[in-house]
Amino acid sequence: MGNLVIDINKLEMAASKLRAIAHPMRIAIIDLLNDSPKLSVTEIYEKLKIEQASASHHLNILKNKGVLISKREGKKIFYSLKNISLTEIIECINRCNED
Amino acid sequence: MGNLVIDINKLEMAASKLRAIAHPMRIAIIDLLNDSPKLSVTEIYEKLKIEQASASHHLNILKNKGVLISKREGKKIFYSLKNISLTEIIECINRCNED
DNA sequence: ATATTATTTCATAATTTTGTCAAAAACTTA
DNA sequence: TAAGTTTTTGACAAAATTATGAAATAATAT
Repeated sequence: MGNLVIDINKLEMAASKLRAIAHPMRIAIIDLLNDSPKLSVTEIYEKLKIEQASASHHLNILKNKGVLISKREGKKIFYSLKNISLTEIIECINRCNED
Repeated sequence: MGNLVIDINKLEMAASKLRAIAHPMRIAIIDLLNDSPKLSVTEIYEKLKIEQASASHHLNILKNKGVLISKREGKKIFYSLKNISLTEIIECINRCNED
C-alpha cells in the first residue's frame, strides 16, 4: 500500500526524450535523417540554414536522449537515426495518446 | 522527400502528458489513486498535506492530460485514474526507454 | 603549422512551471 | 433565500528549464 508504482526516473527520462524530440528544429533534423542514412553536421546546418554551433547543440541533445548516433569518418562526423528508429518512437507516442 | 514523418502535435501531446506525470506531487497523487478507486479533493490534499488550491491545480493538470477523470457526487468531486490506467503508461515508458 | 569540422562553454534571454493567495463558482442543506 | 462546504479559477511572483549566439577549445587531415 502506498508503494510507489511508477519509477519517477524512467518517467523523467521518457518525458525528457519526448521533449527533446518535440522541437521544430529537431523534428526537422530527424526528418532529414529519415531520408538519408547519415549526414554530417555541415550538411545538416547548411540544409536547415542554421548556425553550425546551433546544429551541433541540437544534435547533441538528440544523441544524449538516444535518438541519434554519431560516427566519425575522416574529418566529418556523421549522424544517423538510432537503428530502432522512428517507427518505435511513433508507436510509443500513439500508445501514449490513446484515450 | 523531406515530408514530415512525425506529427509534431502528437509528439507534443505525448511529451506534455509525460511531463505532467513526471512530477513528485503528481506521482504521489497517482499513487494514492492507485490504491483507492476514487478520492475527493479534500481527501487528497489532507493526505498529502498540501493546500487545497494546489491539489486542485495538480488534479486539473492530470485530468487535462487524460490521466484522471472526475465525477461529482453530492458536495464532493471524486477523482479516479482513467480506466486504461497505469500499466499502459508504464508499458509506454518502458518502450520509450528501450535503447 | 594551417585549414576544416565539430564541440563545449559561457552569458544572457525567453519560456515554462510552480506555489500561493484571494476571489468566484458550484452545489447542498437548512 | 441564506449560509456552509467543497472545488475551481485567475493573477502574480519566484523558481526552474530551455534556447540562442558568440567565443574559446578540441580533433582531424593535409
